[in-house]
Amino acid sequence: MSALAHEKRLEIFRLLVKRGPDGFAAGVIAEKLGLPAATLSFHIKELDRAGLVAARQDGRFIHYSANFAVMRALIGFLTDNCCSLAESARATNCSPLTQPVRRKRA
Amino acid sequence: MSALAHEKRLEIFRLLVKRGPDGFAAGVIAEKLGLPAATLSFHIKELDRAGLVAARQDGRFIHYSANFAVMRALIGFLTDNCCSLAESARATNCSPLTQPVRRKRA
DNA sequence: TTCATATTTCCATTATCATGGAATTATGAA
DNA sequence: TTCATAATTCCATGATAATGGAAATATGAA
Repeated sequence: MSALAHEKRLEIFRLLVKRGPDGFAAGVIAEKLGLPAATLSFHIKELDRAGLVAARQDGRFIHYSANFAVMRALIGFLTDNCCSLAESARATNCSPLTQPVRRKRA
Repeated sequence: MSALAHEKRLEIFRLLVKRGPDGFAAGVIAEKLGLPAATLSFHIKELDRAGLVAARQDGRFIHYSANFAVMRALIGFLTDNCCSLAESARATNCSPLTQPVRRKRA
């Protein structure tokens, strides 16, 4: 949850989401965002610990890509906490995004 | 985005979501979560800055309640960043929670 | 091997956040 | 007013996170 709290990490993650499954090599991310290699490595490790990105070795390069499943789980968690738990909030302006969301649908 | 990163703040927010529109007085929240008044005040101010809670004065009490609109905006933001932006991710396991979500539906 | 490059780890420094007692402010009651 | 209480602000202290150069590690190329 806190992995996306840092602005740089959010930038990294958004970049990878836009990129799709191929991902970017660490150095490319660092260059695109103007980060020193060590700093990028630090942040991407945080994202990795949170399971938000996946690493794939490709020769000397390590490609990082966004993990959509974990992202959806996070969204589901927030959705649950916004709507499903709020018994007394049913009558308020807390309408679900679309349908009521069950926890961790397959 | 980072306001919910802190565990105590997430607890506070969840408590308020479950409570609904009436909210709880600051002291009640502090007591329920076992937090000193100053600490609670610090965290709830963060939530307030993020727009995640609303404050309503009631005599000497200040009632805090969850702001569902901002919560939904946050979920919408995450949903957009998971699915809508990812052109190349369409073919991956990134399926929207239900229907494609348009930004900030009324 | 040797070299070049990609990435990470190390680590000292800095910055930011969190904590909570005490003082302060704000409000209603007596 | 005066008092009691709710809540915030102040502030010193401690904890955690971020930064990035330099060194170490890893991998493929020559």
